[in-house]
Amino acid sequence: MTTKEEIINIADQLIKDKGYNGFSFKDISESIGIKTASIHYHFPSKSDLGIAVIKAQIERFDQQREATKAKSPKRKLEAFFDIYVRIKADHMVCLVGALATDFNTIELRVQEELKVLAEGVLHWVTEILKEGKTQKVFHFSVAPRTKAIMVISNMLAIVQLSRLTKSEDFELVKNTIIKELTSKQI
Amino acid sequence: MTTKEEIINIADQLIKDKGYNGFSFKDISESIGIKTASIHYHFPSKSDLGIAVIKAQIERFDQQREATKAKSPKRKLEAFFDIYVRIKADHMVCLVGALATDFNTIELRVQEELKVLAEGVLHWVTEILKEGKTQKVFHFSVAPRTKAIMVISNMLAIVQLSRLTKSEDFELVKNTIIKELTSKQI
DNA sequence: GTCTATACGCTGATAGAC
DNA sequence: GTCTATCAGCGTATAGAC
Repeated sequence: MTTKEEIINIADQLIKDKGYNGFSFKDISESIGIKTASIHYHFPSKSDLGIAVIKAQIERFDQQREATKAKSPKRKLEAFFDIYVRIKADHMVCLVGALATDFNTIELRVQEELKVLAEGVLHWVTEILKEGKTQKVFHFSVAPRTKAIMVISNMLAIVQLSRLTKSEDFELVKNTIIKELTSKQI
Repeated sequence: MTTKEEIINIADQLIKDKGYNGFSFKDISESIGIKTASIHYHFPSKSDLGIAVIKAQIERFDQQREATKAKSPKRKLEAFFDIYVRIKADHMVCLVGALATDFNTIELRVQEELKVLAEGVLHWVTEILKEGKTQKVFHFSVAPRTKAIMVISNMLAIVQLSRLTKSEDFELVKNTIIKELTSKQI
């Protein structure tokens, strides 16, 4: 792994742990043993780093989507959920949620990249649900895009909310979504 | 309104707009025309102010709960949703969500107060859903507390997510929750 | 690429006058 | 209660040596 990639990875972890305005170059510096000035060689500004983190996340989503291409809708949805399972295991929140709360403090170009990420996730989940409905393994009466927003919302929020209630609430919500999606008859 | 209350109100708005680590005493200073040193007279530290903001929110929830005591479950749920409607109208996020993403950067005593707020909201919505189920106006198959978490999660997240997708997605989610809760038959 | 040195505004916070 | 003055530390960022 190059230093550049290492910086992106640590920044990604830090944002998900403490929020965009809660982490600093010093945190990265201490974490990977490099001076803060050196970070600026790879990323001129914090916004540049933020954009790189978001782009890396978009890439990871694309990889997951590609890797599960031939699998069943249920498996695809599980792949999406697994991303949140890993986040929850580290007591973190997802990148979209973390940056959405700090949205009004980030530069326009970071905001725009974040929107690209959000649209990408929404499109992916919408396609999964659409396919599942066609194959009659998922059952829901609203539009696929609407249902996708509901599912993403639940996952995005439960990693945040279960920091305050119980960790087990994460599994509870995850299982309830799957249950309602696969066993509902309207 | 006293200066103390004024500070709490502005801080509340700022947290919901820019996040806990995204606002400063200077922001408050400029907003209400008082020097930053004067804020420290009312609140020795930022944590003290944070706790006061959370406590004020708890009080507002209690007032809403009390004010809608005799109304129907549907009206009670609408009262809960209205809080989010007002937040969305200002392009903000809710206090719980904003502070949950910054959770690992706030002092223990602020974390504890935040947990009290979250438990309070969860208890309120759980009671509303329970009552609605007994009266057969709400229909759901999972435990009331679980359904409450799902509803709160959806609202908490959609104010965040709709900053990135479309503002209309807020209404979409709100209406879908009501629809699924009132028309579902399992 | 990474370092040292440095700039400089902002941050939360305190002391003491009014 | 609010002010002025002041603080030390942190924030991102730059210049230039190695």
